[in-house]
Amino acid sequence: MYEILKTEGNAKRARFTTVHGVVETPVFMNVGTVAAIKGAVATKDLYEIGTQIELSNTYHLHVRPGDKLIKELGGLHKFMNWEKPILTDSGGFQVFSLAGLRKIREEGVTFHSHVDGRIIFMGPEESMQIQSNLASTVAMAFDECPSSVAERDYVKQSVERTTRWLIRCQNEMKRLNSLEDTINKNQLLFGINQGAILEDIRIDHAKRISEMELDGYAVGGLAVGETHEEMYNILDVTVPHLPKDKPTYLMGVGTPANILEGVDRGVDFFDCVYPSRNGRHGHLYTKLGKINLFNQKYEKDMRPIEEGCECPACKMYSRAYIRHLLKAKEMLGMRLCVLHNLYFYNKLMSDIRDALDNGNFKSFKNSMLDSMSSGEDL
RNA sequence: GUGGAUAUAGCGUAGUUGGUUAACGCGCCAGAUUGUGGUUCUGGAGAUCGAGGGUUCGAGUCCCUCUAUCCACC
Repeated sequence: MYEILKTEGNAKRARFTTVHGVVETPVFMNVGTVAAIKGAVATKDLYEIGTQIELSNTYHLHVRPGDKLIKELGGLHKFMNWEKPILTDSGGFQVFSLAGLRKIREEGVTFHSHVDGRIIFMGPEESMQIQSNLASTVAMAFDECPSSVAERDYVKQSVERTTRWLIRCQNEMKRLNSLEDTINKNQLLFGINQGAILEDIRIDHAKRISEMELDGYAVGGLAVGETHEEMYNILDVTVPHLPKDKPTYLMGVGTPANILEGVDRGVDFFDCVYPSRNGRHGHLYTKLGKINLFNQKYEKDMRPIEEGCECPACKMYSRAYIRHLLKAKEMLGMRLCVLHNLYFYNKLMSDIRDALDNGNFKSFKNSMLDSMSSGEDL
């Protein structure tokens, strides 16, 4: 169930209730592709840093350890001991990101496994079956993510195929949810809007999938090489054509600034590898901008990563120490950085929700954008 | 002591029969990374080529002396 609690302009403050609990939106989903947040982050840590919902990946878990194994062990929640909601990405993005290892046809996509090279076929039905086996809270539709610089003709036929795939996903999901031995019979399905940066294709597709009764709607295929302005423009023209009474999810985005702009355009779900990947590389987010802890200037810096931050890293350790850990390739260094970044993102979302509750999102957004680009005292 | 080998950036190495600005890996200093292959990529700084002398239009490359290090043998 999705209920809008408050709006400010196009921005929505909402509550999404699932069989695995409530998600307050706008929310950032913490990315754990292979059923783990990279950087030695444990379930206990996730509760401590305010994680509401985690994201995992169909393709990666299918390849290893296998969705049938996970089903046999009771589903993803039990397997990784995480009770709160999980959204699984469909494997569609891997069609794009692992391009070169794949062949796309009407029935689906043939991959070469990046792990052992074996041939894997995945179409809409297979993706739904795998996600049903994983028993995630939300399954994503199996789509194709065409390049933002793809030819118009290609994008058009790709998007049409993605629509046909969505219908097959929905039918298969209904069938799977009615089966006796399905773990999560209430599994939800989100559709995905595509169309590169071509406004009319985006809009037509948004209208088309809005006619289908889906549990949520994602905007995919953005933040893949186009400019920020192009991305914001696509959101401006596309989101208004998606159902307002359903969750909106901007896939794979993004920077704190991208998220503030996304919320302002009506998005409630976000996910991005930035906080965890950048954390592993020592790039840390603060309200005053980003810092690279590998930089020599932090060698003797005994301040926490961010003054006043309540994350496990900032409460205990200095920049100088964490920098040393990173340079020595000690796992604790990565771990602390990832914890800080995820805490920062989760806190950012919580501050956004507070601002929406209080009706001052616009001013909050502007002051955050100013502050983060100031680079003051870093 | 005798014979042999080696000496090029912080470390490890390459460098044609002598020929412009001495190359590479690691490390160091920076930068990228948007539904994650703990990766990868891109820049940058850093060398009076062990020291001194000689041959030559020209020497990291050839010759002499010295120094240091390593190996073998008394």
